[in-house]
Amino acid sequence: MTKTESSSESHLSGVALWRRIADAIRLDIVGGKRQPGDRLPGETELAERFSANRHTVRRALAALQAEGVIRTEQGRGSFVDQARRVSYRIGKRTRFSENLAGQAATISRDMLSSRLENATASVASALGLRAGTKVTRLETLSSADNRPMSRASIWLSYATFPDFATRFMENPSITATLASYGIADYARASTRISARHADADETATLKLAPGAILLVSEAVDTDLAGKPLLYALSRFPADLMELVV
Amino acid sequence: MTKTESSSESHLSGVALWRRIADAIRLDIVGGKRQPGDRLPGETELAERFSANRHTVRRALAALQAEGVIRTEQGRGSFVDQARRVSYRIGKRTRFSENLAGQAATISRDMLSSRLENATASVASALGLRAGTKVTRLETLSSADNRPMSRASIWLSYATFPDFATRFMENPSITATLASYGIADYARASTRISARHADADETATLKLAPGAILLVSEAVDTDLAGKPLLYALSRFPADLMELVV
DNA sequence: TTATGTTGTCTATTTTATTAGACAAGTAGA
DNA sequence: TCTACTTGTCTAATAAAATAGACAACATAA
Repeated sequence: MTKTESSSESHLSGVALWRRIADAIRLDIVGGKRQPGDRLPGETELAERFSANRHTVRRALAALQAEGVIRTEQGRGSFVDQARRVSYRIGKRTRFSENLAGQAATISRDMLSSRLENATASVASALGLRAGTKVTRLETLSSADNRPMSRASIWLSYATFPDFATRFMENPSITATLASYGIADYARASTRISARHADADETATLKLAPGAILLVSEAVDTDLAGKPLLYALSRFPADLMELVV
Repeated sequence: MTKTESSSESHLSGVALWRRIADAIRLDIVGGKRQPGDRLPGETELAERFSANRHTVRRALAALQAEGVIRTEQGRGSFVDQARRVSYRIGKRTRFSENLAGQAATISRDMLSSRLENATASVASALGLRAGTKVTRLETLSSADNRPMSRASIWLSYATFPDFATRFMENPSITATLASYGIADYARASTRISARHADADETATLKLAPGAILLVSEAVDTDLAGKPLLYALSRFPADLMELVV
């Protein structure tokens, strides 16, 4: 409900009007301006506010309902279902499960797949290896209260951590698996944060609406001596999470 | 060039196919996969790769050319113009001008406007004030090499910093203006990072293509004793910048 | 010059997005 | 029950996105 844009400029945007309306309403909800249980303005009023037809507003509301952000009841109105964004803390010691403790009842991390591959230039430079070195690549999906919250790709040197994937599969925790190699502690060396639209695969695994925005974090964790242990590329739905430094 | 999406699902997305194609190509460029000067594949090949019509690809390329990301020459092809993203470092000591030094030749910060207003709940809690307290609000635009890179809204307690706006206008540097009040040094207490689409105003002042994605940083700077000095809400074009923690 | 591959431009058609209006069906309070 | 307001559903018309095909204009190398 933050912006009102005339439909005459829609052809410049490449983003459908109903989606811009849905984005604006969702922004107020995940930003905390509207609390769960609150009733949204009526469809006619929203149509006026966005200078759009009521049918266009209805399409936006239908999309938000499909996302689980609101719930619409005939004769009564639309009501906010989803709470505001949860925070993911980034610091020297960044641990996924510790991080969301207190903000969700159940937290889980699943391994989607793993494979052995040759390090690309970016992976090699992050891990301090030569390009082409054998590395283990893990694909994981993390959830809070059964809602997918993070899709990560993780690379580790195969020579340093042989068999990492099978150990991780038994107990899908990075901290625990590293401990099994004698790494008692590790620290976050650097984090690069960017944002972009989700692709088809990410839309599916994270159960997002097409066109959703992701926060992308590229991080390197090192041992206490500063030697790179792993390189992680994590994608967070921007509507569900914010990163706190 | 990362994803290939069938056009049959476009009606679910709310984002036009030509814009999804433009986003994919731009992502490869700002991500460093394509260097300035590189030639893109021909329109016919791109059309095949994205399962789209050549006219649709042409519209995507036209949009990228209007953004200044590529340049198209008849009979020759399309060539990458823009370099990869620049990095904005976030840490205990975060200073805009120091941060981009070395990545751009000229760096400037302009004040767009200032006004006195009553603190909203979120501003008040960030600055440790009571809601409704008088605060100065600055709207600034920062550029590197004459390219707008950051649009920020900054709030400070009016009682603590009377006249801040006029002092800032004379020398538009936060560090320098705080120094004029006897604040020799200050530190970043917290930063919250999220992402969303740009609204109409941001699209205009940051000279972005409609529908562009912004990285949003909400930060509180404090004096060395930990007392909040200012609250800043900065928006960075996600295609031009990445945040490094 | 010629052959080939590239981008530029035109017309036409189909599909989707958006608008417009009318009325049914549900809710809540007087 | 009655009234006023809400969401749900239908038909229809217009605007924009996307596809399809043909050919012109330009660049490059043989």
